[in-house]
Amino acid sequence: MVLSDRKKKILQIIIEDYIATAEPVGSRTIARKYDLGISPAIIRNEMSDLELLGFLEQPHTSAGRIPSAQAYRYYVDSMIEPGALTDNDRALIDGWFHERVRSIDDIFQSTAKILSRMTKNVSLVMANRATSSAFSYMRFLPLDSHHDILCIIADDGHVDHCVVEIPLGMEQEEMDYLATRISNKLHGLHLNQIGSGTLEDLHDDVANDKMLFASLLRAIRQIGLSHQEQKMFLGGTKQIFNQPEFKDVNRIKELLSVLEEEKMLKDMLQAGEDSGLRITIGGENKFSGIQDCSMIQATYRLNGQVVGTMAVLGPTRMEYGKVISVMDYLHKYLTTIFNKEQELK
Amino acid sequence: MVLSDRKKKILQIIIEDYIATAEPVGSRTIARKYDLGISPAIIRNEMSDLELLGFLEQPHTSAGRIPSAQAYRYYVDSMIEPGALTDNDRALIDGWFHERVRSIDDIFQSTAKILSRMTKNVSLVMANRATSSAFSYMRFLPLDSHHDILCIIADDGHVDHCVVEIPLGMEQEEMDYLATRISNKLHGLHLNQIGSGTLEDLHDDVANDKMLFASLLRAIRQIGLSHQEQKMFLGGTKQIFNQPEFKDVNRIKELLSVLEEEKMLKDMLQAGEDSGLRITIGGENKFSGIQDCSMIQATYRLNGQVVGTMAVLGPTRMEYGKVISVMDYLHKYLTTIFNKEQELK
DNA sequence: GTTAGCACTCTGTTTAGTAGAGTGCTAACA
DNA sequence: TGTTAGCACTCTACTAAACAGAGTGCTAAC
Repeated sequence: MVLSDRKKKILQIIIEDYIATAEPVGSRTIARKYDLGISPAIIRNEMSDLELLGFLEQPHTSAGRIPSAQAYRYYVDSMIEPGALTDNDRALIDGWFHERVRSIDDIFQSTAKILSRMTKNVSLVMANRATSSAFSYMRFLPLDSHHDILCIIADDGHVDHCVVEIPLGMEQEEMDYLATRISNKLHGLHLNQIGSGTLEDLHDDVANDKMLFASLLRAIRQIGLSHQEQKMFLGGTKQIFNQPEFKDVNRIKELLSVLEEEKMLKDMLQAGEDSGLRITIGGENKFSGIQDCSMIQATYRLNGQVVGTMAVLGPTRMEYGKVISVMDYLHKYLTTIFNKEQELK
Repeated sequence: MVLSDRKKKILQIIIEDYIATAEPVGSRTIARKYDLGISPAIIRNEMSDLELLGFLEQPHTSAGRIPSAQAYRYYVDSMIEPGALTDNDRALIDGWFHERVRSIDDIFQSTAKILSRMTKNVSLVMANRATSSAFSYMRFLPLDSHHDILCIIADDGHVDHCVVEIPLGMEQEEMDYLATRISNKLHGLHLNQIGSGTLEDLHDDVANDKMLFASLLRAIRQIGLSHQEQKMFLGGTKQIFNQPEFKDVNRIKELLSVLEEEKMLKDMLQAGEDSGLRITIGGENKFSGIQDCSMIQATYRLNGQVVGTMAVLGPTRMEYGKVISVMDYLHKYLTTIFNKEQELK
């Protein structure tokens, strides 16, 4: 669709004014606030055209106009310029990132926190563990006379552990030997590849004790499962209280219900993993409950593999430019961190 | 304070009706709903007396009356009977508890969830790790050519781990030897007893490598710290949306702000650890922001040591009886679990 | 001590009226 | 043909008045 420069300018003003104020924008307001050199009347005419073209909507006859989903789409596709972060913002992010980063999970958690704080919206960060870590080896650590701790070490430094019962009469040396044999079998397998099939093979090795075998099977499978599941980090669910769109308690309840459906969130984020940056506006979103929301999502990869996905979810009236530049900055940050992690090996 | 039986009865009806409906209770309503065999007029007189005595309050002249904080206090002190849970409730709790319990943290998390679901209020569960676990031993597990994973095993089966850098030229055997020596030094110490003082002693043993020493020191101290801190589990922050007291967004915001102050929550719960069951009503609470809320708190111990604390936080209009019986049931449940844990050793 | 009756008070809701903001249309102007 | 000024019209948000409903307190009678 081709719009005259003047229409484009007016549309942009309306969108940005509405994003900033959350109030419908009227022709006189535009003429007063922005020096376009044209009268309110002509702005009215242009606005009327833009409404016919589907870019604007009127809440009621005598309110100003608000951008339609189509307008936001046009805005992000052909008007927005990435725009760098201010030094202040960048300093804030750097500060928050260095606050406390001990494990990989901490990194994701920090990312979620920063994302929500910077954008004043809900943030979602999904860590795709399955593809990022492989089984390295396992080890039994003695706990007490009847129990060992089974530690499973992944090649990315992730450690999982659980308590297992030692079969009666079994010596610690035998347990260690067992760990070595199982480790050899599973070494290098991605954790989500460890299914019941892989474990059946082990049966012969451990056949001398059915009970131990059963509990090991359960433990390894459970750990495998917990790695298959992507892990989800949420941030800023409190931020939305400040958005005028959510001044109604019921709307908040609705959104929070959606955010509790972890399964759905994962599907949602996974659906957008192909493209680097995905912006879903209003009704474009297939999932009910957030169809008057927009989502901006970015995927980060390492060697072509999807490592994780981050997203910002908020009202369609969202600071698209700001969100994108924050994500961009975080993206670079994370890529650096993950690359460094890998170089260390 | 001595009240006539009739006054007592009327007060109880008002409290329980208000708890159930959240609406001020009027004399006619009482006469209609409850068959007391007396007319509204006499109920009015009694209510007038009760107001003078400080048990009732009038939101305005022509509304009914609502219980004062003093009334709730009287109610929980001398009217309430513990009351057993319904079979249905008990079955629900049992079911939720068996859903997924893998680690100690899971138990606390489940407790929080159950508590909030059963009481429709916010629940807080504080796990007092410091007193419940002692250092057992540590071990280095190889990760890659430059890094080991330091595992610290506590006697209750808790495992902490972090990545440490291997000093240039140091062999794995030396690392193992080091682990043994440090383990011997720290064995049996409660994790919160491991301060910088304890670690200074180690210096001689590890003096041959300053860098490793520094990073070990940091790791152990950090793990010690994370154990010193009690861990807090929250449940049901979404439940409060259904309480009429929180139909105002600002009140929700206020409460959520309080719940974010983890430090304050810990102080709050710790303050009530002495008594077995503590009920704090309205203004009795010292902490601002929740002075129109009530809190019911129970502490569970093992061999005299405080293992944890659970609490329900909600509007003063709270189902005190129900909350207490749920807590009672959970208390027994947890005691059984913890005792079994200990027997195993 | 208990009850019925009644005037009084306060809230929440409905109704009417008004100011404010914005639009759409028309006619005039460059 | 594009632009502007003027004006009638529409819709909302706010305010004030009116009114029904619920509850109380008081008095007088049982």
